Amino acid sequence: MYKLIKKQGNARRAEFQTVHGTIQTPAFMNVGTSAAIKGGISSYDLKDLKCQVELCNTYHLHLRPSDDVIKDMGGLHKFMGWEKPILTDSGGFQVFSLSKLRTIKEEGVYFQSHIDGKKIFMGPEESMRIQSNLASTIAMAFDECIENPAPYDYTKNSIDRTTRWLVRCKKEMEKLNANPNSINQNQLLFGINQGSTYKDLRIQHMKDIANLDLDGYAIGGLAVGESAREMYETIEAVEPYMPSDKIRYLMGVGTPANIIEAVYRGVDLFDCVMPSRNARHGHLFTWSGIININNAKYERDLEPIDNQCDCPTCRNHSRGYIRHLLKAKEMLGMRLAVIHNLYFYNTLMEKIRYSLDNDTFDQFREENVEILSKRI
RNA sequence: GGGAGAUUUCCCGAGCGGCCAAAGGGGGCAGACUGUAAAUCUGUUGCUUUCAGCUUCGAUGGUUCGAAUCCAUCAUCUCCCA
Repeated sequence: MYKLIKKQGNARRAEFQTVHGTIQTPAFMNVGTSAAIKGGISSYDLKDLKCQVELCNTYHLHLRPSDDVIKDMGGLHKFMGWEKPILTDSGGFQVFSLSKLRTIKEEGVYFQSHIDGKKIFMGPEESMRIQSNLASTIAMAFDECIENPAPYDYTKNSIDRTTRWLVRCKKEMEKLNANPNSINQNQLLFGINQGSTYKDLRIQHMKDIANLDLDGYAIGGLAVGESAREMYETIEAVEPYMPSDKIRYLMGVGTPANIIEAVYRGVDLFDCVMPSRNARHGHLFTWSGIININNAKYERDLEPIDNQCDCPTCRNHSRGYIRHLLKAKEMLGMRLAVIHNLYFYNTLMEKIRYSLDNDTFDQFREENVEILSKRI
């Protein structure tokens, strides 16, 4: 349940109540695709990282270890040892990212497993059943994340199919939630808006799905190659058509600047692989800009990654040490780097919330958007 | 003491007369990464005044139009026989 606390312009400060606890928004979801955040981060670490929600993936967990196993293990929360909310992505992104290994049909998508080549079918019903077995807090509708650029006609056909799939998702979810064998009978369902960068299609699709009265609405299919400007314009175009009493989730976004700009345009929820993946590659976020800890200039640097940061990594270790660990491919290097970046992202959201609470968000945005994108 | 083999650019290692500033790894340097097929991928890695020139393949000297590649001597290392 979405409870608006405060607004500044289009930016919204709210709470989202779930059976696994309340999420303070705007919030960033920490991505643990295969029931783990890459880089050796455990659920107990996430508590120190101010993580509110973890995101896992339907397609990946279905392949391994399988949703049956996870259901028998008591659902994802027990499986991972994480009590707070979990959002599962539907597999719709894999329609995009694994495009070479799949065929789209009206009934759903035929994948060839990226692990062993096995043929896998996933349609709206399958995705909902898998997510019900995983027993996440929030299930995402099964959609097609359209590649960019995409022809207009293709996009039009695709969003209409995504709408039909959404209706099937909703129906299946209602069935599953009514089933006493379901671990989480209160599983929430979010719909996903598509339409590439065509504003008319985005709006049309948003209108089509808005009246389905879902638990939340996501904007998908962005940050897939279009410019930041196009992304912002797309959000601005659809935002007026998103139900204002429902949580809004911008999928897969983004850089700290992207997040601030999207909050400014009315988005509540984010997720992105960037803080964890980039951390593993030595690309670290600081309050003064972005550093690449692999650079030779940090070899003998005794300073923490960011002296304005009080994350476990910055409280204990120097740049020179982390650079060494990453260079030596010691797993501790990745772990420390990921801890820092996730803490940074979760702190960024905390600061955004704080600024909204204090009506200083516009100022926060002005002061930070540029600096956080700068490479130093 | 006698015999066989080796010595290549930061490292390992290919090359066996011109297409060699020299394959391929590794390492170094730098870049990319946005609902994670990503512990991945890309570029670069002798010097310079870079549509070219110069200096490199243990050392020196030779053969040749032309040598990392052939010959001689020396140096170092490895193995085998005494």
